[in-house]
Amino acid sequence: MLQISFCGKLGAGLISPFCDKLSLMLQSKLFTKTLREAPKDEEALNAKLLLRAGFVDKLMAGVYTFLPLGLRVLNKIETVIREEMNAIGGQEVLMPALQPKENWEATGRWNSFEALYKTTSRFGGEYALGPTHEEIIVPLGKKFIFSYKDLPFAAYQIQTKFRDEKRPKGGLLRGREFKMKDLYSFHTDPEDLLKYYAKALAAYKKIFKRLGLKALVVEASGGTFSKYSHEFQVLSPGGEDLIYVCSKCDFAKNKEIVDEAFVRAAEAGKGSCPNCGGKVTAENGIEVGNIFQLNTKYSDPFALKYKDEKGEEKIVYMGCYGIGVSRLLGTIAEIYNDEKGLVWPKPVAPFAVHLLELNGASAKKIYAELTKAGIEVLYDDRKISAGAKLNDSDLLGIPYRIIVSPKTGARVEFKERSKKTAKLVNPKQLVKLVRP
RNA sequence: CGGGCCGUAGUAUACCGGUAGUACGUCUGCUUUGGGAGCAGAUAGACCGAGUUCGAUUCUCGGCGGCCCGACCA
Repeated sequence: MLQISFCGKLGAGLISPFCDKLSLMLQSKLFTKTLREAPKDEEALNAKLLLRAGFVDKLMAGVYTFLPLGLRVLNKIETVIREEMNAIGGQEVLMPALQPKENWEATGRWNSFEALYKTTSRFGGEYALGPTHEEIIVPLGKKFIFSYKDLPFAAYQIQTKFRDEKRPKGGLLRGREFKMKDLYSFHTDPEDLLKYYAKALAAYKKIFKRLGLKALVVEASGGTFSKYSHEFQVLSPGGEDLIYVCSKCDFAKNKEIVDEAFVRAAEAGKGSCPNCGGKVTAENGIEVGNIFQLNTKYSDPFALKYKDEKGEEKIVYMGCYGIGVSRLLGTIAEIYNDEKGLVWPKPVAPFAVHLLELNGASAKKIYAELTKAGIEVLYDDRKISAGAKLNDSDLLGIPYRIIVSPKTGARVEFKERSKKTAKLVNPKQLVKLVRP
């Protein structure tokens, strides 16, 4: 096990129990291990990096354990998502992953949802493992929605989903078990839904921007949902979707919904944008979010209705809004890296500072100082060679690195892509420098 | 789900129808320490099953598992 003492605030703002007293700070060893080489059967860049750096462990195809480092990043991603969902009135709930067959029969998806995991109780009951939660939230809504006075509202959760994918691939990008944020909104009419949909779309843009990602808003097919749907695509060679992107304006369209003539023109290098005439090229994209105007698709089968001002019974209009949380972890790893390892953007980095003591020096004082100031520090106090520590640190990709050696004192490095700037600082300046 | 490639210590690999070897890791000890240190010792491995064979990790078949391409992706 990689023996690194650590201490820091967890993503949700909780203090790690190891940090309550300074005397206990050095007691905990980080539960992970770095690998010099990536396992040979990994092809996806995000999987190679996250496995090598010890952020995740693979249990089986498409199913991963999040080790402390990976979980910290995941928690930070979730914090950003929660803040933005709360800001548009989303109320957090947690629905069951184990779901009765009846709910899925009501919408016809017990048989039509191919990737639905089905399981049987030893007493004969049949259940689904939730791949999405329309079948749960709509009946739930029936218990609370009676009048126009109860509308609109929106509820979301961040939860582990299960989909029996034919072929998991791309490391964390397509798994059989994954973490997802799903928000559901409820409205009296299509106009109100549309208004909220626009709000949610804006919130999504904010989320991806805060996570350091450039996400394109792409018109999407919506599959079996309504045609009113948008995807959020992050361009990356590791993505499995093909997106036609205009070089001039913000036009972007998924290959799934463009016609053949368009594809041929684009492939011949003669694609032109229907909006501005700019050149259109095909790019690989990772779908990190997808929003839908469901309208009455799910309120109909469950008869989710309300009484309007005149006492007339009306059907509820709905929207649903998904973000692949664990997929985002993979996406960020896929994009933010250099030849030596990961390079986390500050808002999602597992720690703010990687503190290394070299050549028998002690960084205990600096560690205590930073920790007291509330800065998240990963402290490498292993008694090993300098090169091994530096290489591990390059691989982990924590934004700031503080190196303490007997000769040079404390030196701060800031890792940004492949650029590195380093300076010597007075230990007392550290807190100021590192603090966001 | 169709097609392809592949399963040897924790990781990466070698050889072989007849005692499975190397590197890194890990553990012990000593010496080291600004870019994956040295010495000494130790630890740890043939996916499962059947068949062929005197003998199978090696060959054959089946299963299971992994990766890639395609299809699918609510």
